[in-house]
Formats: sequence, structure tokens, C-alpha cells
Amino acid sequence: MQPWPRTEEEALAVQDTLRARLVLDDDSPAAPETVAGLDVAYSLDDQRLAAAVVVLRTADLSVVDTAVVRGRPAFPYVPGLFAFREIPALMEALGSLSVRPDVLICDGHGLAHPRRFGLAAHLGVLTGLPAFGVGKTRLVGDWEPVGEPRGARSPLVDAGETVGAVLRTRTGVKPVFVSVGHRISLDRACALTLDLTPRYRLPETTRAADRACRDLLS
DNA sequence: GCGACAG
DNA sequence: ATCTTGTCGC
Repeated sequence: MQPWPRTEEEALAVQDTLRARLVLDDDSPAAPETVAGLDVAYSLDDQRLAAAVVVLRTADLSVVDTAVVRGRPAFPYVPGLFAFREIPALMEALGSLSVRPDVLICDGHGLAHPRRFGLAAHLGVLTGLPAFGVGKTRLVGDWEPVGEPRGARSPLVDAGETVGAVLRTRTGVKPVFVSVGHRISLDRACALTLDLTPRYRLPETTRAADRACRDLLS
């Protein structure tokens, strides 16, 4: 992932190339021992950022490892090219981890992307690890109303293909957008997401990472 | 031409 | 992403 793209055209070309390395077959562990949450926080002026990766033990959600790094946004924010902004910092944080997590859970989308290569897919390819995304809002796709009870879901469809699921993680609370990134199935990603949301709308992994990078920033 | 647009 | 007050509900 060396020469970082400096223009939108270059970034698009990178996505085009890396997309070929995506593995959509599920060879992820049936019962992953650890799961990693990734998130980034920005300073008010948008000039600085902090990236965090927190690894939790799936069994009891206890913290196994944490890595946080400071840096600068590596690209302007452009919908569809969002990954280029955070990946360098996230990769650095992942590199300083003392354990190799079984699955990555990203703050953003995977296949639910205009070119089917969102942050979760990109990070999955770069690390080789199973990865998927849990987004708070949609980037692409349409869906039918989701049932009210926790666990209800509706296919997220874009241009005729299912690119993810709109999943209710808490009864009566706005659903989240789950989409596959690499080496994992949508069903397994949704099941894992539910395992990680015993109390709140967002996965504990995401919440832990969000807190970690926010702390370092301030 | 007019909206929509991950974080 | 980040800035923000109050407000509703368990």
C-alpha cells in the first residue's frame, strides 16, 4: 500500500486494483476467539487524528489488547474514498498490536459502497484478515422497513444486488448497516454484531475503540 | 438541473 | 468526523 494516492483518480485506480483480491468466501472461524474494533477521532480543525484498535475476547467482551496512534488525515473526505483518509493510521495501530485478532470490525461499510470496496473490504485485503463493517448511516442501497425487535434485519440492496443488511441491534432503536468486507459471510457478520451488542446500538468493539482514540486526541 | 453523499 | 440543550423514558 505504498505510494499513497494524492488525487481522486489515483485513489479510484487503487480501489480498482485491490478489489480483485477480495475474498468473499467465508473461511472465518465459526467461533472467533477475539474480535477487533477500529475507529478514528478527529481534532476540531480536521488537521489531526487518533486511530484506535481494541481487541476483545468474544466470550466475555474483556479487553485483550489496545493500540492507539496519532497522525494526520491521509486524504480529504470524499464519499466513496473515505478509506484513504484513515487507513494509514489504522494500519499503523494494527501493526503495533501484540496479538493478531480473528476478525476486524470497522466503522463504515464493506461491500455497501459505490464500487463495492469500502473501508472494511480495503482493510480486509491489506491485512488478510476476515473483516466487515458496521455503519451508522447508509452510503448506498435501499431497504424495506426493518422489524422492531432486536435481531430483525432487512437486505440492503443496491443496483439489484444485496450489498449488506440493515440490522436492528436494539429493540426500538435505529438499526445499523452491516456489510461484508473480506473472508466472512453476511450471516456470520450479523450474528457477531448481535453478540457484540448486548446493551447498546453499536458493537462493544466500536465503542471501546471510539473511547480509546477520543481519549488520546484530547 | 436537483438531491444524495460511510467518517 | 465535530459542535450543541433540552428532553423523553427506563
